[in-house]
Amino acid sequence: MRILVVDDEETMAEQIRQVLTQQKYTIDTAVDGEDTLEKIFIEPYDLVLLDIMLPKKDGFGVLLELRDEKKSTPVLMLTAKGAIEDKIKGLDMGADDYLAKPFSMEELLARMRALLRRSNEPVSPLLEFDTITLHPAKREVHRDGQLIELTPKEFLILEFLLYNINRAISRVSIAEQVWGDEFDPSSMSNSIDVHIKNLRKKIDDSKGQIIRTVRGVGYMIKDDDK
Amino acid sequence: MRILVVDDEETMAEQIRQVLTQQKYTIDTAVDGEDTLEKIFIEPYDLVLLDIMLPKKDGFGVLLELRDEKKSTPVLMLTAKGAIEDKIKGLDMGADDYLAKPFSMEELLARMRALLRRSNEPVSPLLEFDTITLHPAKREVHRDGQLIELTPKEFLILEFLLYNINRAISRVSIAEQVWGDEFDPSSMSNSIDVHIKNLRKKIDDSKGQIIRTVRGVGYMIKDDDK
DNA sequence: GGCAATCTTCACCATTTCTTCATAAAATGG
DNA sequence: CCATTTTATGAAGAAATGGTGAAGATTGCC
Repeated sequence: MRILVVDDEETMAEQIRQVLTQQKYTIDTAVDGEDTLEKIFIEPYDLVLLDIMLPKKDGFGVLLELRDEKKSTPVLMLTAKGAIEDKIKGLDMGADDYLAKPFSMEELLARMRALLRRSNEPVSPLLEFDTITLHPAKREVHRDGQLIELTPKEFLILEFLLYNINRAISRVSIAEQVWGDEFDPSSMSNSIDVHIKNLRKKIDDSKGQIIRTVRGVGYMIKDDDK
Repeated sequence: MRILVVDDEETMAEQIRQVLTQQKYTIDTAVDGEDTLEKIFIEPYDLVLLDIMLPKKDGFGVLLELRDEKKSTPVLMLTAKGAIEDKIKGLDMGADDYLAKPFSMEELLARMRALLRRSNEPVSPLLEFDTITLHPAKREVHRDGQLIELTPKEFLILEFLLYNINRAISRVSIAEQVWGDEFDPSSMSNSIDVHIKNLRKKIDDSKGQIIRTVRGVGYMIKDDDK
């Protein structure tokens, strides 16, 4: 779990960092508002602990911009002010929870857990074609609701083809996508062809061919209706 | 929006009722724990405002039963106690937020809005699968109500897998989550595998395998019914 | 310091998965 | 219809992967 801790008071930031590290969270820190936004846009965090009083751009500013950009990263606001107005402002602006300083580390952890639990939506996209469905997150493929067991390479190839329905995909593309770094164009004889063969054996339903050959290029999954 | 207001102090309940009605919420009230549960099971609410101190069955009891029954209605706890322990207890048991009395109506409204905004996300007080339950706060795992002793690493791995039910989790993800900073991809031979082996020995019940291997990826806890 | 619990490493095995290769089959263009 | 190029296929050996027991390393604690 990646947590971004934003606080310009070094003592506080360091204290939080220690506790969270001990709890096995992965921590990044930011010291002002602009820094915070930059970091969030560069890579995703599972949670942001956001102090309100910050240099450059305060916590509310950060929050506003975040929500304007439709980022839904959970935000737990920290503030020393303690004024009710702050709480309201924070929550209405899209903070997910609020914690007044001073707080106990235990309480911080409890709230973090509550937030992380909540944000953990099992929304997994689904690739479909004909009677075939592929769940990337579950690493599962079904045909007519029936689970089909694929090997890792087969799965990756099918996933790639399904991402590119109606597009002819070259062997080189497949290789780059599936083999990544350890792809060496000089070696690798006809490995892809063999995987395709095996894939077809598993997923091609009796009626028609799902994976088609594009002579001189590679393969493709095509939707005839279009 | 249907709101259930649970408070045995009539003045408070009436005050809340007035404000919420004015805000165009639809209000129901309950005066004790049993009454509350009955009402929730009869028809769904979008939010429950739950006082902790109640006749018949207190707020915690209500909450526990609710979450046991897998009801995910958002709950905003109200409490006069104000002790930090209460806050933690409430949040870890599956309350979504809490508010210490006395509070201003404005603050109540703000928190309600925040909760309603993110509602319809299931909030589980504890992580469950099959006959296994894991309490993040208590650091306890039970199988069939029986306490199972896990080592720290085992606990963290299981917790992570339970947070990600129906998702294939890579070894790298597990390592990042469980080992955090001191995770070094180059070292760490097959430590994860060994922990998984030991975990399985402890939690896998005779019938079936709880932690499954996803070859080429990592591990996953899967719910077959979906 | 020594003990016990926990964690990590290592070696080995069983399997699965991947690649290679030789050959067959199919498509293409004249 | 033939020659050539491209793809399909079966089989076998190579490589990778995961499970496991046990030994050593590390940690925290008395």
